[in-house]
Amino acid sequence: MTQTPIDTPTQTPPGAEVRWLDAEQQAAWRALLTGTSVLFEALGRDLEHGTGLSLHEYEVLVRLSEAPGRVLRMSVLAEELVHSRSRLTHTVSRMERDGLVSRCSSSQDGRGVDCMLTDAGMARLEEAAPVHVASVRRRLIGALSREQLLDLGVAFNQIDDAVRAHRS
Amino acid sequence: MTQTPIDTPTQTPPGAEVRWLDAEQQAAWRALLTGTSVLFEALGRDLEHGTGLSLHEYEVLVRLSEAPGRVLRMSVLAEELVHSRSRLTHTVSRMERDGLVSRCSSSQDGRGVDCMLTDAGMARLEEAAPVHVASVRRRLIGALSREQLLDLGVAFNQIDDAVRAHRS
DNA sequence: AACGAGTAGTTGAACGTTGTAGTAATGAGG
DNA sequence: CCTCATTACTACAACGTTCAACTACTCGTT
Repeated sequence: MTQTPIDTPTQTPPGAEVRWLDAEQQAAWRALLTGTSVLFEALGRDLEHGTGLSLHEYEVLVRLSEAPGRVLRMSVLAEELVHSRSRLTHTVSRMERDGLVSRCSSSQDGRGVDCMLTDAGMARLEEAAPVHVASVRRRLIGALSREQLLDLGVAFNQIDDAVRAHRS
Repeated sequence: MTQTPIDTPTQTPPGAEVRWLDAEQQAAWRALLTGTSVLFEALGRDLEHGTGLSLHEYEVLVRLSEAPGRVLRMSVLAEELVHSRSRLTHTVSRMERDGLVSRCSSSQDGRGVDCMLTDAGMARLEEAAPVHVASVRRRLIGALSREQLLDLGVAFNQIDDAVRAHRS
């Protein structure tokens, strides 16, 4: 059923022949690709249906709730969430319109903007958290042994480090 | 720095107290969340810059190239890629406009539509594959031991199964 | 053979994201 | 103290995705 799609690799820059993935590597990579899609789709749907928040909005609330004074610079927030600045601006604008966060220009650095969690935002987070935690337990944690979960954490930290190192 | 954001969980439906995640589970889940964002962002950018294809478009090409006759029903393709039907329709419409695939209504079932990889699409895939494989090697495979990678594949297959089982 | 229920795919509008510019504030060098 | 480079964020437009109809076909009943 699965025939090799490509057996004559085209040339890459100078003389660098590409080593293809073997069957096991292929399968693992494919499982990661599909598994993450299925997982995040399910988590997003659970949260959306249960609380009206998207995963991204929820993450914004979480990060702010953990910050001292419940305040973070927009750029720091963008960095933590791995979002573009532009994307974060839009997301935060919507959340500000809904009263979950508020913005004011930073006192330290006139260029910066501070984003603060409002009481309403905190209340919304407290309401959403049990729904989300239950969802994560059911979809992710329940599917793995404790060791598998922790190994998975280690692996993704390594991946994260590798990717960031490769473009500094 | 990281204070507990929520210590008084609100009530969930009937008497079901939520068990919170312990610190290790939290850390693992957070690593997964951030790691996948960083990884897919990097893979997407590598591919986009190197070939002008998005990861999604690339996956469409791959699945078609592996199918017998390089043809798949739209619904099968949507299922494999974990995309909504509507999303796939839009994506395929753009790809058809660019000459990478073609569509014709299925001879078996008048409701169905077959999507076929064109020669141009196959050529485009052969051109993109080495770029993508190199990227996956660099970002993902190079960051892990072989065993870690295979374990990761196993874990995501379990997650996939669990999620799908929970909504059949 | 005609109905209704169900399935397959498309459409269009609303929404969210990305990329490209643009504005504003800081800070180093002349 | 003025410029130029840098950093921080926002605005706008192009693009992609989602959601809710809508069309078209199939299949099991009656």
